[in-house]
Amino acid sequence: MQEIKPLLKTTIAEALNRLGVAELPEIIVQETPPGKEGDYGTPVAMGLARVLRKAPPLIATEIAERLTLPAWVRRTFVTGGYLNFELEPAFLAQTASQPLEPLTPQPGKVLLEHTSVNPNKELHVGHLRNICLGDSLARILRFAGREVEVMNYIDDTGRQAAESLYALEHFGLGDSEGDQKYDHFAGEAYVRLHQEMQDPEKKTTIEHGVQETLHRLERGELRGAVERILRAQLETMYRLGAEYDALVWESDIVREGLLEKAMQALEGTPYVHRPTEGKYAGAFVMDMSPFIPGLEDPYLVLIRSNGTSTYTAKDIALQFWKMGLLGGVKFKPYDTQPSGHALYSSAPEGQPMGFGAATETINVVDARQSHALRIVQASLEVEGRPDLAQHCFHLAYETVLLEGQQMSGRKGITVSVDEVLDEAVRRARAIIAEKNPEHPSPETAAEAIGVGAVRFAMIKSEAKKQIDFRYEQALSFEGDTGPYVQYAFARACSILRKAEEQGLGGEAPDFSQATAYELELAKVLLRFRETVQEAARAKAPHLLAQYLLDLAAAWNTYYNAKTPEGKPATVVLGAPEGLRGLRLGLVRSLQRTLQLGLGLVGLQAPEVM
RNA sequence: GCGCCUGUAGCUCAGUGGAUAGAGCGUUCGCCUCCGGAGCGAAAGGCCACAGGUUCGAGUCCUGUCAGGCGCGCCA
Repeated sequence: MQEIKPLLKTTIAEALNRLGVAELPEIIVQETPPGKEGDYGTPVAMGLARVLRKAPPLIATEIAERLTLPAWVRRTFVTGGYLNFELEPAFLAQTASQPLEPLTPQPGKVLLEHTSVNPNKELHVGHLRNICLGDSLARILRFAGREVEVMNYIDDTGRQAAESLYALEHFGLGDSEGDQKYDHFAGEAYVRLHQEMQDPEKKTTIEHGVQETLHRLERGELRGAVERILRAQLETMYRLGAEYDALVWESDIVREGLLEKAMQALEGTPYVHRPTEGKYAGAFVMDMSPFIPGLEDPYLVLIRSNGTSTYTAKDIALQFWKMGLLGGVKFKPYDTQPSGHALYSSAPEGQPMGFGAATETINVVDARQSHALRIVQASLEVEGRPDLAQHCFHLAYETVLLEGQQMSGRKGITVSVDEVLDEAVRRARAIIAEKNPEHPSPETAAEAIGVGAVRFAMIKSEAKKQIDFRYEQALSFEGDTGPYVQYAFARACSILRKAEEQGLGGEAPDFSQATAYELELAKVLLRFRETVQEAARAKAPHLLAQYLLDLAAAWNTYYNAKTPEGKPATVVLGAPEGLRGLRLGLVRSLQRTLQLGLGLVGLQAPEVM
């Protein structure tokens, strides 16, 4: 499937040269609006009106006269200031029927971090958006030719992990083997601990225990206990379709001395100090004012006066490692993920591997932490590497409300991802039982559809828009939803299956028989490639999700099209020979494109629903 | 106080400076003797928050105002 717009742009540029236009303007080629004549058009003449001191229609005509048209352009015409192109229908149909060529590999390596959930309780819907966004973006970037390394950061030395582990011990639950998923089990202990901390007397004891647990965590003594929670969380992530290349544990970053090395590196710059008096006496601080203007207080504490490091310091060390300023983390194989792809984990007993040292990083983190990430980015400038800072991207997403309310772990206003997925699959199962009782594998399909609905709901809007998670909306299977796209795919599969049964699979297409109905579908198909590239460039998976809705809608419209007399206009299998071959070819292309596109946003494509 | 983000149909949202601002949900009315009705068609519903500006052209860019969300610790 080649791209038509770039070819037209080149053709127009040549004509402009012949016209004597010295400085070529940006040439925009767009589809003509529905109902308008022609297939593609350009407004380039309007921008040239002032330079050439002529009326736009006249300029458009002069450009048209100097075009060296490819054989597949049937005619050009001027309307308003626009120069429009009408293409040979056979060419459009044929181009849209051809398989997509792979996109060209791009240099450099992207390190994309997402998920990074505290290993202390089950995932809730707030984590959903992060995982779906990050995983979809990774898939899109890879398809667009980027080398991508997906990393999930495990904060195993944080207070949250310590509280859960201490709670399990404190309540004597450490070794219990309930039938409950272990992350939920640990989460309940965590919540119970917080309830008990309401009591000031108990709080002192608990605080003591948590501190002690924190130290044991830092020494790496409780790794097994953390892993048990992590493994349970990974089940949920896998169920969502998310996979990773490497888990990086905070305790390993610290143990490998990356924190010290990062601080030493910064110490060599003029921007870090150890004040001996004043507010920051005894602390290790960094002056951010040259890099972030308008700060009230330019100083940022990296090491507290009591010797402990701040979160920012650890984040800076991690970022330095990601961009190759620090080495030394070792890895070992950790898991085989559902797709068969190996997952590695940092580990003291591991081997040096090629992770890290990326030319570009993407951190999928909610927008509330924009300031913190800005500081991490600026620390690269402090270190004298503005070139690296420039390739440090924060994919910021707004928070997820739950039925209009701000979520809160402590107040119990939250819903777990497992719970949401179970409910979605339950609903999908019920609909399959109702609509397709003969379904050959209802369980597999229900899983694909239920999970797909949730995942699609998480990525169909722009990341910077706050979204409200509502059951009725996120678990809907009608309208602008994942199952709508999946349904369009299943429908195409159904036709292709029947074609094979009837021995029509090899019928040759006669592209000259293409009708206006085919052309509408073909033009949407031809947008796929540029859409993926734009989604990758803008790091915006929602662009692809929106396109898939467009493509599915175009296909459904085509499928239901009727002649003015009300007769079916676009029957595939019952069409005359040649036209049938053409239609089968288009349906095959549509089916492939939907499958590919669904895969890029992390949805399965069930052949039967 | 300073900074970032958002404001488009009753609701939820699309909309690389270009042609008549589009979907879904909801409402009303139609469409399976056509390959899957989780679908399709039609109707109704818009001072694109407001005011200036830039431009041949602004929902889109700039400035200001208003409204909402979030951030600005030797917390994690």
